[in-house]
Parts: sequence; C-alpha cells; structure tokens
Amino acid sequence: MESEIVIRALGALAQEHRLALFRLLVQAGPEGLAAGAIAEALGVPASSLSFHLAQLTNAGLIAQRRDGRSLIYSADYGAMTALVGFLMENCCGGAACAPAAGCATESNIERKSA
Amino acid sequence: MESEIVIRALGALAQEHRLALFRLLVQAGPEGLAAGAIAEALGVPASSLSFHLAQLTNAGLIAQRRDGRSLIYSADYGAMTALVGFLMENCCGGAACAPAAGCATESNIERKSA
DNA sequence: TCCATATTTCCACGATTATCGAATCATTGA
DNA sequence: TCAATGATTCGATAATCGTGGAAATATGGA
Repeated sequence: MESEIVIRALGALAQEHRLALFRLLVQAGPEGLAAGAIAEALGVPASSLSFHLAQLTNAGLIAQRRDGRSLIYSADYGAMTALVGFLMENCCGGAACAPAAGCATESNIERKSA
Repeated sequence: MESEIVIRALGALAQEHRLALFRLLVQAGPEGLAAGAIAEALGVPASSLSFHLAQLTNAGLIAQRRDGRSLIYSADYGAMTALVGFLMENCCGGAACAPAAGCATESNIERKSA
C-alpha cells in the first residue's frame, strides 16, 4: 500500500459522518446496507450522504453494488486490513505496535484501550 | 479511545507532509528530532512545518520538549497504538483484521501488503 | 407509457485547510 | 546587554471540504 492511497483512506475516515458510516457498514457485514437505510441511520440528508459515500468509495474503503432501485454499500475489509497493516509497519516503529499481547482479539484490545 | 480524538488523529495523518513527518519521527525513535532537522529532511519552510507540527501535537500523536534553543519532537507510540487498536476493534468487524497470520511481525506484514 | 421510488449530480455557500514571508518570541553565548 | 540562532505566530491568499435543496438519472411496476 503506497502512501498516496493511505492518505486518501485516512482522510476519508477523518470525518465524523464518514467514520460513523464506515463503522456502520463494518457492523452490517458483507451484505451491506442500502444508501437510504444509511441516511436514515445516520440522520444525514441524501445528497450529503451521497457525497460521503463517494469519498469512501474513492478511497477504496467501500464497495457499491446495485439491487433493484437500491444501491448497496459494503465495507471493503481488505482495504482496511491493508491500511492497518501500513500503519503498523510504517508508523509504529516497524515492530507490531498493537497491544503487546498475542494476536489482537476483541477482548484484549478493549482491555488495553479502555 | 473515543471517536473525536480518533478523527483528529486520522486527519492529522491524512496529509502528505504530516504522514512523512510522523514516519520520520517514528524512525528517529524516542530521542526525536529538532524542528530544524525535520524541516531540512522534508524540504518544507519553517513556518509551514510549524503548522504541521502543531496539527500532530494537537492530535496527541507527537510530543515536544525543549533542548536549549531547539524544540525536539518525538512520536507518541502509545497514541499510535491506541489508534491502531481503535481501527482494529471498531472498523475491522471486531476480529483482528491484521494479516491473518499470527501476531504482526514486520516480515509478514511486508509480505502481505507488498 | 407513466408514475413512484432510490440515489446521484449540480450548484451555491460558508467553513476549514495548506502555504509561506515577515514579524515576533525564547534561549544561548560573548 | 546585545547579537545570533532556532522556532513560533501572524496575516494574507488560494484551494479544498462539507452542506443541503433542487434538478436530473436509473429502475421497477401498473
């Protein structure tokens, strides 16, 4: 992962609505959510949401597919994995900076960051 | 780590000069680098650099200390660890999204992201 | 074909960001 | 105390971002 795309990904997530949106899609899983459902969940006007969806799409963090009249958006886990990988490799001193404990599990991350 | 500080940290890193700057400080280690040395390394005017240093400081990603006339900046590894932890916990579906292999080591991350 | 629904695109606006020279502040040494 | 050095703050400017209503674009069903 090169730094230009990393910068776009970081910038895409560095916004209240978009971070909430991405987290929502991660929770939603591979099936994703329709734009309308997202707009309602976040309480954001359709045109604003569309702008944010475009930012995330442009950063490669989410994917779009059509189902009838609806456009379904879903998180791209691979892109997120690559982003976290880049941060760990380039911004954490080379060694794993994640919780020292063995591989990150929800529980030990939570314990550490709480 | 709450989302407001996460957003500030992501925003701080989502800029060419600042990402390069942070990586430089990570490489430099705990001893850090003087502002002047950073400006020279990055080829950025002093006043511009000062602006970026302030952004990173405000996001809690770097620390400042004085040594004579120089101000020394160093990466805050803990903040970065917390940021990566947040991303893994909240944006990767709860489970560890980092390279499936056992805990991230430089080598296996490199292999995956290359 | 025509209408309703789901979403995006267009547009205008205010707010924030990045840039960098000049002026200022802090610290050291003579 | 004064000059020199290292760095920040100020101020102006251009560029980008976030917002949301209105208009345009797809799709599906009657």
